Amino acid sequence: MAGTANTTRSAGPGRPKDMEKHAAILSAAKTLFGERGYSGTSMDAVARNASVSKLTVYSHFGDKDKLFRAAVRARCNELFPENLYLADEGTSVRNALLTIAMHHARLMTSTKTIGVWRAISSDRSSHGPQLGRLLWEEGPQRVQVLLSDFFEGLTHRGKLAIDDPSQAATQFMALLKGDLHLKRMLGCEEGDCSEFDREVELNATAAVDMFLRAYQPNRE
Amino acid sequence: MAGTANTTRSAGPGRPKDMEKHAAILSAAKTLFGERGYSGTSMDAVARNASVSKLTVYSHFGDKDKLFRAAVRARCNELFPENLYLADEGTSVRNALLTIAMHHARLMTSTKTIGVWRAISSDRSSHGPQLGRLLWEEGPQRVQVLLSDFFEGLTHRGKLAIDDPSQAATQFMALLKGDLHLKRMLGCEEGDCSEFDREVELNATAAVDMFLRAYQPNRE
DNA sequence: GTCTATATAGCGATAGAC
DNA sequence: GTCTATCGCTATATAGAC
Repeated sequence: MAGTANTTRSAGPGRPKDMEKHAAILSAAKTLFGERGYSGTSMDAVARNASVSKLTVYSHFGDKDKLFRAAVRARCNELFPENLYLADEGTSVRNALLTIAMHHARLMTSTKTIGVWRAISSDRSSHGPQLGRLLWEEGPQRVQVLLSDFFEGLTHRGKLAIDDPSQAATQFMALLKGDLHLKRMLGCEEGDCSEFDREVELNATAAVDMFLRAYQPNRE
Repeated sequence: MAGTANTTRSAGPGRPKDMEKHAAILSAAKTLFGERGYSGTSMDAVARNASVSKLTVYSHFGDKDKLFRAAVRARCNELFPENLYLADEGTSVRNALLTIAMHHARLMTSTKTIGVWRAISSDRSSHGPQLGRLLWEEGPQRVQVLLSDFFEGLTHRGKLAIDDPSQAATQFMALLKGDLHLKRMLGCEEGDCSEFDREVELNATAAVDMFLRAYQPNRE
């Protein structure tokens, strides 16, 4: 596999052959940085994993820090595609919350997402706190705002009784994470075993139930 | 400071002089590993930060991995001292929960705790997943069990209405973390500014309120 | 037991050949 | 544009002096 370097040189003036290797390097960088962190990932390992030479990596991305940021940005654009379709008028509140919960629970505990958090939280001496803040604002912050607006709308329509929608959104996401997020961050659970997936779904259901018990309007 | 190496050789047969330097090395290791991770921390940096030579570090701890594990274990024994005194009969449930909430919210978002999680979650190629599992079982797992028993007792006494105490304990801890834990892990908030402490307390109060709205017995 | 000086290996980044 | 071979630097770990 990946042995015969079939370079399809098809009518390219300047550099029409980069894309394959560019994608291969980026894919290897996303995987390795997510698994081993910044300091734990060497440029040789990236090049070897992408089946290209090390200078090709430096040719496409000028620096290790540039490669790291490119890999992080690529993972973010890949992971947060705004797939959350809120405010479905036809279904019940509980079903709407369950849909969102399942989606985000799986997203937050996925190997790729955990890899991004792990890469950013590890040794921040290299790239500074700017990247962490950027990642926070691009990822959970946006989801939190969307959820907050969703809850505010439901409250105005009498479906929920929430005083502070922003705070409730944070609580909802925290309940979805539960202990599964930290367990994955620490590496207690390996791979994508079906047992863990089942645990994620059960936790998401319990989160919705508890959230509704606290914020459904038919009390007080 | 720490310039005059006052070696108090007082009636020691084998090695009565280690303790000071042992503690200094361990302290430096705890700080540096927590700040810069495993790969980001060099043995030279540890030795220099402890004001000892590098060979002294290797003499006390045989290996970098041994030093890392020793530092992690020391931090755990320092951070989880079983200071949570549950089941106070005299006070109200809300006050009891608030006491626990404040204590654990501050503990979970402290610089030292975050440093341990960060060190373990970063590049786990070196020390494998065993350390992460051990840390999980020694830390949050024990707290979760204690909280679960606490909630079960309150339910039997009619103070709370909880079907699954273990799940409720996980939810309570998740609410306490909120988004502050991840924000600290990513490095968005620096140092121990009072503004962040205020935010931690507000979040803990909100967590207790929401928890009580979901699990107080006077409904249904 | 502790320090200065050093061996060995790996990393990031580059020069020259094709 | 890409690869092989290499420089400069740093890191882990160790040998010998006090």
